Amino acid sequence: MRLERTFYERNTVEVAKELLGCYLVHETPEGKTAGKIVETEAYLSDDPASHSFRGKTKRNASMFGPAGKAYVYLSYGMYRCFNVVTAKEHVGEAVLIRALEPVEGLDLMRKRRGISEAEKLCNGPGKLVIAMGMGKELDGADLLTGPLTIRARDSLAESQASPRIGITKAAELPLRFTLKGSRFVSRN
DNA sequence: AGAGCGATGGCCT
DNA sequence: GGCCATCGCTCTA
Repeated sequence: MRLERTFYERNTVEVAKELLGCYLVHETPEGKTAGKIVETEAYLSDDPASHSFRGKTKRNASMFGPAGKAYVYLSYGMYRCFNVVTAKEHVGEAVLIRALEPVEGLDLMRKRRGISEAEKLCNGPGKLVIAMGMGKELDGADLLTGPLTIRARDSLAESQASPRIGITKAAELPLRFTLKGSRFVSRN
């Protein structure tokens, strides 16, 4: 089952925790890939580390749109990162998807990534975007109706909170969530 | 295992 | 001009 709008349209930290164990699925002409979400980070509207902190711009416009859409941005000039937009429209909050456990389409992921080891296919936000074949055209895409979607988890997942990675502002806040014990997270 | 660093482009001051 | 919500290579141990 696809997650519904009401799932995303809630408190962003809750959504970040509950996305653990859910499945990110992308259907492309090349084939289908899917992975279990094992690592997320919450970015809030009053959060100096969030792209939305200084208000709406051309780049971050999707963050202010309706919940359940994608926010895809260019990072360090060469990688893209994928976020799920949360909270009410006009509130700039989102959840960064940082790592997946590959579940389906492993060979297609290997081809796209140029490596074979399953643990390294999707263990970082830039990596999983490449493995899943996601491009900038997905910025603003609706996860309820498009080729990119998230399916509900089949069982409750035990999460663990820790500080977010690769940021300098508000770096101490425990807004990173990992699936406890997973070998597919970006780091421990 | 861990530190250092270059690639590369959009956005902000 | 400087700063990044990154990655993978290289060097040192």
